[in-house]
Amino acid sequence: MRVRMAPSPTGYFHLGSARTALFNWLYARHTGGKFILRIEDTDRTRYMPDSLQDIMDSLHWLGLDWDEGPVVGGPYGPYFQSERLALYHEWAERLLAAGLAYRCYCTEARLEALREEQRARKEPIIGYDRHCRTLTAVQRAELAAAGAASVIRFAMPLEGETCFTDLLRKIKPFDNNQYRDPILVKSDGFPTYHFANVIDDHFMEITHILRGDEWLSSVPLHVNLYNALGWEIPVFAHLPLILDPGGVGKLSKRKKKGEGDEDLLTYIREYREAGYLPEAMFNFLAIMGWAYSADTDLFSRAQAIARFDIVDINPAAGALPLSKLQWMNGHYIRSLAPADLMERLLPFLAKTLGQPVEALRAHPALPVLVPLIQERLKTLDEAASLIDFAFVEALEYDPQMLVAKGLTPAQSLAALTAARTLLATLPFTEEGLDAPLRNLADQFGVKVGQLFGILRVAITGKQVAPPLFGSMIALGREKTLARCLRAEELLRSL
RNA sequence: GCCCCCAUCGUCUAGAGGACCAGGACACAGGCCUUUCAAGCCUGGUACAGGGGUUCGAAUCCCCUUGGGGGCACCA
Repeated sequence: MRVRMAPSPTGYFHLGSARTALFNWLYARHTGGKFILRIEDTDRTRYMPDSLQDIMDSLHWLGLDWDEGPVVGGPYGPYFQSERLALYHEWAERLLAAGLAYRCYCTEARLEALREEQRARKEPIIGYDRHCRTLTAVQRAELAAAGAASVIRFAMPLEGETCFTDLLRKIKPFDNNQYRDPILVKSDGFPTYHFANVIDDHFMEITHILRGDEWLSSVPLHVNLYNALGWEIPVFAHLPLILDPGGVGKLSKRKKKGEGDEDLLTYIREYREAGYLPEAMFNFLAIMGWAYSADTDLFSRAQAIARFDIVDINPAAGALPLSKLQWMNGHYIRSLAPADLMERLLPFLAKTLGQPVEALRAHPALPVLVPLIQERLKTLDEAASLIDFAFVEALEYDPQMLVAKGLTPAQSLAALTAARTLLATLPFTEEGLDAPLRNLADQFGVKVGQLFGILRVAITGKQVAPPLFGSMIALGREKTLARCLRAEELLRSL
């Protein structure tokens, strides 16, 4: 089995592309076949220099390694279409010679005007009128002699229908007259997708084409091309599109707002930057349109490889289940070894806290804090806001937060002072702090929650924070006492 | 507008004629636990789009309707 992922370097690697790549990769790994990466860089007007690197980085990040393609090479190269122009021209000439293709001299302006006219007249079929298909030899010679720019078009059959099969769907025959002669080679000499794709898939001996559903309606063109070229037709499987979270519209078509008020992330790099784990993304991508089993959503790469099969893919387009990704990412974060999590957190913390990675890695508070926030994280970028209190000199917070619910400022102050006095003598360990502080609350006639709440604000400046004792231990006795003192001042000023 | 694809809880899905008064997960609601927030555990509600067939029997097959999606470029 030979499958391929054929992105065009016109933008960053998209979530939907990643899912397509994943299914291709899974199929190759499941069958022991080859996964090929081919770069379809035939549109020099939309070319984006960064995007090749982004595509490769994203695939690497997801763990989708390719057996042939950029960097690794392979026996069917080159793997950039821009380096295969001679091959396309050779076959275009053959089609021309066989009368299966023809040169078209129509200008883009004429084509545009034609479509506009057709739309105005509400014609059912919009597209090229095959004006140049019937040019006489003399006319052609004149046009060529005048140096008129031309494209090469494929001469689609004028009647009849084209049948093909798809592994996931029941396809009705398509009427050939529904199609207008497509361009094979553009006037700049570059091939169009349809042409380059067919040629490359053939010469790279691709056996299965797994690609997005948006290609389904162009299959008849491809089939006719394969036939004209006399080549064997590969197996098709058109993957369901991922719709935006609301379930309306193709995800790639628009950048919409997500469930909350946040921007909907559409590129793999954005998910990486937002603190999603590659393990979680891999798993998440796989459950959109495919299921490991009837009662499991969580599975490893190896498990997915073992079970994956094209025919099990659900053909129905579906909305992007973002809340499931959140949950799944949290799950994978929780399953990490704390040291591993800390290492992954470092770049995120460095960025937000404005400190060098090395300094953070050596910081004694981090190994204490990381296990405490591990089960509280949905994404890695949330960590900083949970533990920043341990990395800043002074806390900023509303003094009113120091007044415990049900207590007066004076009562809160008294409790805090007593706690601070006690803290000065206690060993800074979980066991050392726990019982004495609870007893103190009892002695004072305040609820444990009230006392701990006051301390939490004094220590972290927040009402929601990691567990109190761990936070104090991470801070250290000296800073803990200083912050209590500062909080007492604030309470007195109320 | 024309052509094509698709259709199970709010969402992602399991289901390939009887094992389904439809299973799992997320989300949601309630409860437990609890120093906040989480996590964890328990409980709960909600779905076969509608209508016709075929069949002893249909979520599963066929048709129509409706709904959603995609395509109709010198973009891929």
